[in-house]
Amino acid sequence: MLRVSKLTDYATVILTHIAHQPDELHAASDITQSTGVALPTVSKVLKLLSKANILMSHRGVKGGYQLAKPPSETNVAEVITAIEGPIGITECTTSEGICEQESSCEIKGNWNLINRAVYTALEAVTLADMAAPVREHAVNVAMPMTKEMNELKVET
Amino acid sequence: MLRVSKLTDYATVILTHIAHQPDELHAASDITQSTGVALPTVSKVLKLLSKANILMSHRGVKGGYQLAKPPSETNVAEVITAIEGPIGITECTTSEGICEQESSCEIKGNWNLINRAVYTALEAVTLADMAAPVREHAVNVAMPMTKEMNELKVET
DNA sequence: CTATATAGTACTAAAATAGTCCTATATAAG
DNA sequence: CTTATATAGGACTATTTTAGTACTATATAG
Repeated sequence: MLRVSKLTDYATVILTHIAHQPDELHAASDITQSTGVALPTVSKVLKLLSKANILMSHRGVKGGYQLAKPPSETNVAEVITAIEGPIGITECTTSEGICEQESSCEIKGNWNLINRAVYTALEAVTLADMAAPVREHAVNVAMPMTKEMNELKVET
Repeated sequence: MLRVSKLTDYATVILTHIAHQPDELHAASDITQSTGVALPTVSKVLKLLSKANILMSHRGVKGGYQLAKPPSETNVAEVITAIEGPIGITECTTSEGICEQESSCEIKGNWNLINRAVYTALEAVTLADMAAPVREHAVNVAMPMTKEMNELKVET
């Protein structure tokens, strides 16, 4: 497993759709039609994204949603966080004090490193990459990853 | 979120414990005492790991479990897979035909790349790394990651 | 033969996720 | 100023997944 929730998956589909016309306003009903995701679900996702400042909303007649920032400035890690809350591979990564063994845990530090590596991979992919065909962003994934990982080496 | 299950977390704790004495047999009851994880849970985890050939089991009096391979030859991705099944960030990564939009999905390829990047990060960390203090394996995470990511670039 | 330990399987309980619905509020247009 | 339309926010329900338990079968050291 190690899976992103369905809502997050929808979120990326919806955001990718919006990213194709970043300057237009997209109403929830329009997005339902273009993406095939049920309206109440679309609506829920849009609200969450808007709350996280990934989308801007406009109320009233002819209202709708648009990107709050250029596609290249929103990454997948942000989207996941907006829908699911803080990314943490293990429980103790996001919330301390839950695990009884925490104080004596020998491997916590190692999980933190793994978590960081995963986060970096997700952070490296932006909406612009998602909207573009596959081959484009393989490079983008590779480059920042390498740099980040080397910082990790120094850090510890 | 994007979280590994508690059972997987227990699995790493248990495996790390066993990895410290790779040549001894460890009974489920011993492991309960050393790790603080409840016996039925320990038992369940051990069975799953043994089924996945990460552990070897010996039945009967003085039976127990030991590592099937040297600590450096079992990685975190294998452990996750043993407990939770195939790693896939999105549903369509592990099982095809579930998503109705699959044929027209524009971003499937991008999710596959992200998934691969995450998998590589997990694959790079072995039990030997988990058993060692933190600073050791930061290097191990960094190195194979870089190489793998560059292969991705070529591949697409 | 017997005590002990794993193997396998089925079941129950709890928690997280997904999805729905309803009411309030903002705004463009007549 | 009124109305139709669209988002905001929250509460609620159903479903699915995960965690944990229990029981029976099988292997083995002494």
